[in-house]
Amino acid sequence: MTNQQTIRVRFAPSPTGYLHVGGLRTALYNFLFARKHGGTFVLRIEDTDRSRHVEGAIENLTATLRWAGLDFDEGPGKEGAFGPYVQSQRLELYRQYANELVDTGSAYPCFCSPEELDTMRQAQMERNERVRYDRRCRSLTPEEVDAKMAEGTSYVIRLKVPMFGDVAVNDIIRGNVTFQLNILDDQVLLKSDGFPTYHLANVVDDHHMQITHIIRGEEWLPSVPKHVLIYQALGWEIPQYAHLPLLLNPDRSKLSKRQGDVAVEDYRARGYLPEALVNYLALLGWSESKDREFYSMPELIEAFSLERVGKSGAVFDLEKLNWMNGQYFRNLPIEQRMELCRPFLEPAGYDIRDENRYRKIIEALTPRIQVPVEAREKAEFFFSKHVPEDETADVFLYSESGQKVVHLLLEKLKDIEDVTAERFSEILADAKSTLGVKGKYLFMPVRLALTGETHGPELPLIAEILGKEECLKRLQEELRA
RNA sequence: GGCGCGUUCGUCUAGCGGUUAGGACGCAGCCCUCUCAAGGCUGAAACACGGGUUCGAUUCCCGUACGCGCUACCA
Repeated sequence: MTNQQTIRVRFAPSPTGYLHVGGLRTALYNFLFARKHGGTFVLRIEDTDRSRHVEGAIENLTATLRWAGLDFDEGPGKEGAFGPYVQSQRLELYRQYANELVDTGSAYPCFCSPEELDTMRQAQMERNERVRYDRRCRSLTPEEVDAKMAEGTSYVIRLKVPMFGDVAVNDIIRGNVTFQLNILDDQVLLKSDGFPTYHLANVVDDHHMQITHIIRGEEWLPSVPKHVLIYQALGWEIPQYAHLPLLLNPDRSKLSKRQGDVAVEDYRARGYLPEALVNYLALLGWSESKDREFYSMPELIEAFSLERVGKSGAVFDLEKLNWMNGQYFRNLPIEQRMELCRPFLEPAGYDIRDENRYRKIIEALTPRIQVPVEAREKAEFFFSKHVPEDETADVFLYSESGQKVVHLLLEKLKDIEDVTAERFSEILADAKSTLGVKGKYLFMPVRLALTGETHGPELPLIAEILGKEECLKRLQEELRA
């Protein structure tokens, strides 16, 4: 780890159409590691599965990474010395190495059809044997191979995995891990459609892009021996590995859709702050030894180290993310809070054209908003009133004392030209002394009449925002008999 | 099934042989308060189990259990 060469890391997602929060964390750790050590952060698109091609996925991915503040140094749209950075544009390179591996005896063509393989697996299962490729094509003679080729039989290229021995790597996070080779299948390296599999493309690119540290999810740990074998067969240096603990669903299975939102854009769409998401994600699996919760990106870069990444999976806790987002939200200047909530209020048909009034609404709502999307329902009563129907209304609003309060307020409000929070407080104080009603018997009828709700921001604030006319109208509506 | 990885409060974690096992989210209570939040304070809540090693194990070693991941011409 203390070598002189420049550190180069990469985030290598497959373009599925959206960025997974687990992916974002992997990208983040790569990014932090690169920035911390003055290295280079590469984005590489692993689109070797033609059947999974998603239109616009790359643009979406880069846009989301940019939103999160993870700018890559090299990648699609930002060509460096090692491009292209999209694997489907590097097919020739993989083919070349697949052939080299065949030529040097480290790999071999396999002509088994999917149907054939399926039959083989069925038979193995019936005999209760381990399901694996039986290597029937491994012992084909050159003549047999030539004959098949001449026939035009489609084929794949498989890695010739040694029958015995083992492979050991020293993972930065997990320490020494050893794998027995005899249980390994002869991996397909090049598919019959000429595309490489993940294993080949990944190794070839990591080498060609001079990646020094492979920081990726733990789900890749079992493929390490396959990759090491390819590095060795090609005579290449093996990079450092760091396998990150998985992000988990509340039931501790690997974080997935169906158990909540996993697409970063889902969070973005709800108004989550990238700083909060990044801060939260950074702490899922990594921590400085201190009791510290809040980190800006520069602070993360300063504090981050792979050695302090944990080993066990971390449950993605939405509650804590929400709390953290609320913390960030409240610390924002009012203008930013207004901008963040705007996209949720305008579509709801709320009239927030009066900037001054809108500002007051957001100020009043801020303490009870964790995520901007919540602003819509929290602000609703400012724009339309629910009829208070529950028993609370009967007790406080439609009771004799409640009606008296409403009456008095109506009278008092008529006399003033403008409702300010201050004026309204005075009026309430007046009502308290003239009627001898206090506490919730004073406030609740007003709150219910004004908002239709039993809870919300401070009443004087609400009254000021509603304005005189609206206050009068809403109070009037609640007058009975 | 095989292989691999993992295991401190419900959750995220600190701890790197001797601690009242600390912090955060959440939860409960109290304060504030018309209410709901926010904020402040307080509290309940954890070392998976069994063997070693050691004067002494949450910490080191070995098992067991449990969990998760991988086991495709997907990544």
